[in-house]
Amino acid sequence: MRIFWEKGYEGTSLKDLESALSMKPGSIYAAFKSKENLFLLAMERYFHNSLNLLNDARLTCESPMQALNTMINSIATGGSRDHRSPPCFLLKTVLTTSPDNKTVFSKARFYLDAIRQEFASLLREAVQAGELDAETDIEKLAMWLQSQINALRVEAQRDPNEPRLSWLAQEIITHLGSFRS
Amino acid sequence: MRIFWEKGYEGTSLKDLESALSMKPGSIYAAFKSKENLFLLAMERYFHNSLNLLNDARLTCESPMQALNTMINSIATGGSRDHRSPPCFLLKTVLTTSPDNKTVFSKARFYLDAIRQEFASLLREAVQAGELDAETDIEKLAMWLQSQINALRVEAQRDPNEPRLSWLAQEIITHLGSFRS
DNA sequence: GTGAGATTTGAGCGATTGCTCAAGGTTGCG
DNA sequence: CGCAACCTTGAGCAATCGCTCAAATCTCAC
Repeated sequence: MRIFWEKGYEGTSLKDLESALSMKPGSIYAAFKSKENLFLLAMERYFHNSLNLLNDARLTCESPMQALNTMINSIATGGSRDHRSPPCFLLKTVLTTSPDNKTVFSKARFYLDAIRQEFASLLREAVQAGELDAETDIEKLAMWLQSQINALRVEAQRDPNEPRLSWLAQEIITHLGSFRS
Repeated sequence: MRIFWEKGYEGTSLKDLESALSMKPGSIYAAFKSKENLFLLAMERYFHNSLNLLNDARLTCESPMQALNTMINSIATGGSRDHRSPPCFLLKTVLTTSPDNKTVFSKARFYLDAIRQEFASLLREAVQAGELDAETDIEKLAMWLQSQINALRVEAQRDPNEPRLSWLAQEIITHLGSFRS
């Protein structure tokens, strides 16, 4: 997953996978039937990881909006210590792979949609908790939120300057707060 | 440029370039010395096109902020008629090409920085015209603006749903307006 | 220890990659 | 027209691509 995430589908060669998996080509094709299929599995794993991260944040924090705040801030501050992850694997896939590889392309879009739905239900919870205006257009706000998070992660890769990123994150949170009832 | 823009560096083969340029490999290598060099030229052309678009908008509109508004809205409404362009070539390049291809990678970053500087000077002009608060942190706002525009263009590729995109564009413009003096 | 079944191995497949260069075409000047 | 200077051509190079498969190796019940 990591290799595909960093280098993309076409940028990753079988040699890369061999050394990353410590497997010879034969074993790779016995375990996963093709490079494409392995890529699809990597996306699936990434997808579930993302959902887990979101759920963990929700369970750790007291309110849905607080969960979002800490999530957004953790992107800005680098998340996992010194090793900063590339931007969203699914986003990179949608942007990178030519749409004539329909299997990969549409699966990436599907997962992105699913994550957006997860954001939506978190926002709905926030409405119920009175943290957001009851008349908020959840669908639109979820889309907005997802695109903002993606933009932040992209910016974090372009220039991992902590204060700037934190300011950006704060802008997102503040703007999100402006929908508060 | 178009081919590289759509399919990325590694996703574009010499065959693609041959048919796009209507040139045989020999001529391609006589005119541009390598695939990498041709890619760099494509990026340079894209960069200058972008600057021209920005300057044209500025000259057509009455004020700097109006120029920004029309630019942002034109991204949402599809810009050039029916054919929607992929997201920013430079952004895609930074996200796609592995950083071990340092020439390509750093040149893409350089151009992105240069465009951000162009945004910054447009914003400075807006301050002088009294359209923005004199105490605005131009550098930060330029970064914010660029990341917002990129996010909008990415979203436009993910789902080219006009009303949604226009709403997104309006959010950007409104938020930009909140910096008004 | 032995043999059957499962797994791993890596040489090497045909195809494609980015790229080269001798050969042939074109152009413009006298 | 002849000749020199340029440009285009495309077969084909070495390297790499994703991938296969017979043979070697491992695993484990008896």
